[in-house]
Amino acid sequence: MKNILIVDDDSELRVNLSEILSKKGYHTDEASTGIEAIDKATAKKFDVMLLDLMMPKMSGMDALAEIRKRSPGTKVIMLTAFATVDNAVKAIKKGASDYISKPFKIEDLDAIIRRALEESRFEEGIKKLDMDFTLSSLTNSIRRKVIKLLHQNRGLHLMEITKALDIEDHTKVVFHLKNLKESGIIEQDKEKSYFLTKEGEKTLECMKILENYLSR
Amino acid sequence: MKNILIVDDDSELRVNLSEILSKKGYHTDEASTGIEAIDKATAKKFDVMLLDLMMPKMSGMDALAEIRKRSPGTKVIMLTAFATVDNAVKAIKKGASDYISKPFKIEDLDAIIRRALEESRFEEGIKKLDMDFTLSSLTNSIRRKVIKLLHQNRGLHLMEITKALDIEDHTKVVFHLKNLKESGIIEQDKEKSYFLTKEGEKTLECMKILENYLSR
DNA sequence: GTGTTTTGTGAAGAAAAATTCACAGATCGA
DNA sequence: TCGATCTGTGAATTTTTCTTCACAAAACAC
Repeated sequence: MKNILIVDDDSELRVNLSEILSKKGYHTDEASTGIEAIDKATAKKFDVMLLDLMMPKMSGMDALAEIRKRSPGTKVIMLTAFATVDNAVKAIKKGASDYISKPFKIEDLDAIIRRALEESRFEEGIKKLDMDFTLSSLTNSIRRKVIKLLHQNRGLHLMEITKALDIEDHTKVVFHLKNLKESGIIEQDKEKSYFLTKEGEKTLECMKILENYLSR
Repeated sequence: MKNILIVDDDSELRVNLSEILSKKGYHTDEASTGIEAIDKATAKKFDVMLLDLMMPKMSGMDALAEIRKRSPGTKVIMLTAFATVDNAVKAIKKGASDYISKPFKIEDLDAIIRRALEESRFEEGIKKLDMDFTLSSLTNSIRRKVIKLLHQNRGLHLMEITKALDIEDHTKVVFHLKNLKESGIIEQDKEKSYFLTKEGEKTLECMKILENYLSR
């Protein structure tokens, strides 16, 4: 069950929200100040925190900064009675997941919570298998070159690839082609010429993104 | 001199803005559509892009996504005639640096541009990463987990990491930590606790990009 | 101090990845 | 048909990567 911490100085709102979210299947806790929120979040792992922007003593914005530092895994959704673009921009840049103005429809809030949970699920890294496969294709520089080559000229024969890469032993190329074939990155037509699959194009795209990112 | 690309379908605004910013000491270019912006940004490196949200054909939001992918170094500031909290949240989450509504005072825009440049100056300090190095760090799933872990909680000790990853033999973890240290992805302070370097954060960013891409 | 936990080293071995080589069927051009 | 080239297999070997283990200094707990 997912843990949600509700942080607001308005106790009525806290209790109401708590009840509604419990019915929706979440486990909820409450805090009435920024300090209390920080303490509770430090002591226990929350998946999501609903954080009021306007609170006496410590503002929600300051609390947000501290919480992002101490509990980076917790997704923070900001609540506010007076939504402004400026504050929204600031909050998101400080690491909030979303920003919703009070009063809100409970369905809207629920949708936002779901989205935040989706993000954290994503960050946990469920897509490990694909990742391993793709990365192990990309780690080898010969394979990277093959992928690029086949993207540039679709449908090359073994010896054409071998010569293009300036490799003496063609069986070395065969080894990597086999590897790429097994990963579903390339295929062969009946004329024995190799070409990228859809997956292959996607892998190439990954490579480009990485190169782009790394070359800065 | 810093390069700024002004993207808006309103040519009057482009010309005005271009003139004002030139006087302020920036070098400016113009684009009237999202497609043109993407092309220009791909061809030449811009430090900052001013991107209108509402444009015919490709929306600024879609252009933003594409530009973040292709030119991750360029800071994007969104302009819009109708500022809404929702759009601001969306834009910032997609990687925009800021969000300003038209009409704006030129001093405000200048302040925002300066802030964006400040951000990129900070990011410039990061060393370029080598593809082979980065990929070989990422291929191993233990190392990937360590990177994620150290991103979430900055400054962990050996045994904390070992327990968090649920590994019996701590020397196995030592092996991978050493590897990461040699690649410049993590460092250790005098209290022996490990944390990500700037390059490490960047590597994590790569990982996220890949995951993001692969999970679609 | 004395035992315990933490943080590591370095060597040995296992496992995985990559290379090299001997060989062979298929195909192509004459 | 005959030699040459292309395409590939499978086994042996090397190289790289990862794991395991024995051991030890340093910090910490009592």
